[in-house]
Amino acid sequence: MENCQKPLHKLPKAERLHSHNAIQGLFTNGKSFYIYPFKVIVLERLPDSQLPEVRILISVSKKKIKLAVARNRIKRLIREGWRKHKSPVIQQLNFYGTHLDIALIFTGHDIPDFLLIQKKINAVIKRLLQEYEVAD
RNA sequence: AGGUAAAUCCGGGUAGUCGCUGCAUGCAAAUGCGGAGGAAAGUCGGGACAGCACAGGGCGCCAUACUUCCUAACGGGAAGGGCUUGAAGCAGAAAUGCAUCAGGUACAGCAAGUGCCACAGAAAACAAACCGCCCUGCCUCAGGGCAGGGUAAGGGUGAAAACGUGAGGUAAGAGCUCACGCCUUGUCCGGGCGACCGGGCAGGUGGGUAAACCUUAUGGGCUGCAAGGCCAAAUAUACCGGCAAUUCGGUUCACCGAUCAAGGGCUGCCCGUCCGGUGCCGGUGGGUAGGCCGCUGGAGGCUGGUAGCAAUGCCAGUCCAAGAUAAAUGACUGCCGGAUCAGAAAAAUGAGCAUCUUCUGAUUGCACAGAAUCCCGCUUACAGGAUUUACAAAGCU
RNA sequence: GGACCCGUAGCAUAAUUGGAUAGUGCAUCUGACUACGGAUCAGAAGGUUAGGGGUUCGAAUCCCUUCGGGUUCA
Repeated sequence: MENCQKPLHKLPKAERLHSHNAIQGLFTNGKSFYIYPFKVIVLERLPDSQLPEVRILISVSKKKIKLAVARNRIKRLIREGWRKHKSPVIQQLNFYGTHLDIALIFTGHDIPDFLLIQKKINAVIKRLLQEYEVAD
């Protein structure tokens, strides 16, 4: 546990979803569920040694949040929350041998507290773990 | 002390842990250094830069519009001029003028032409007579009426009524004449680089509107970093080469030649109709996903000197200060600072409250806001703080 | 990031080249009709013409500026 603790809290660019095609594929083929204030879209992929176990896309709508400063802050908070709490998902995916693309779409109307974000991201992660236990 | 307004500047700091991003070093792991703003915003002007177009000229279209200067350029800035609003003052019978202070000003030309000026009003611009005023003629006992003419002083209308005030003049009136004054055209003299100012002479076509068409002057080619350039997977396609297949011809019967879109069958021809026009490999071309360049050292910052009223220029020294791309510059915690609230103490005062200073406690991450090719400006948003200038004046009971 | 367009009652849509009370339909409210409701009839209310400033005697219209919404360009 202690050995793998350190690298798990990083979030390099490879673990962020930024390819236009991959995003299109995620939105057209992915399954979605909703835990306020997140809409979550998930797509299973075949394992590929070039790509990481899970890729994350964080989105905050310009329609919901007008100010660029507020959007940036929300995205940073969500990213921070995911970075801190993502390790169980990766462990499980390694165990079952599948990979995932995930989109976290924020649908609230104002800047949330960091504690709330952490709580909700944990809820999302719990749901993900359940889904993929059942699936296998 | 403090208040209000304007201008300029700042607009949280620090330590730790965990991250993101660029560069450097390193085989790697990693380490070191750098990492949002005054508006990064709006995209309103102007450039740099890039591509396309381009003999030269005219028309058209768009923009700008007091002067001089600054600037790479601008619809920006500085200084100045005119006009205008308000205040109190002086001169004058009044119109109006003078100087002062505080603002505002898209401020070329309606005296080049055209258009428009609703409703009201007689009339909204080569004039014009509704009421009124005056003259003449006729009718009538009279009051008065009718007809012709003169008249823009008065009434009324309107945002605006043919320059204003006073006097003369006249039947009544009128810039009809005169005095003073405003506006304006031409010209001369003086001052100023100039806008313009002061004065003289001769005039007058004397309503507004050009953010109405327009005229004059000046400027402008168009499009924008998603510009533009380079590399380039997969798939499809065009061309070239090879092989195979197809079709046709020749014959020594398994070979040769031709053919890659001609064509072939029903039929000899036309019409009609049917069939066929391929597959694999390699290369080339444009070119998609994706990547790289453009991409940050520049009309650059800071300090000092110097010219100028100033905007700003010049000189010297010194520094290098983000470069992301589904888009980095963050999260958490502690301490300091700030803000708000509560309490206490002290000072000024005759006393209390408010204010201010200090201390204690609580609350609050704490103004507006996030680079996207880069600059200059404008506009808009902004908690709080600092400095300077100007103003009023020592709060309430 | 660049370029461009639009904004009128709750909704939709007019207002000729600036001209006076900003019109119309649906919806809303009140009354009549009806046992009640609908439909119908009569009447009323509802507008900072997106906000602010300017030009003009006069602005929904012209000009500047701010805000909101939308379109488009690889």
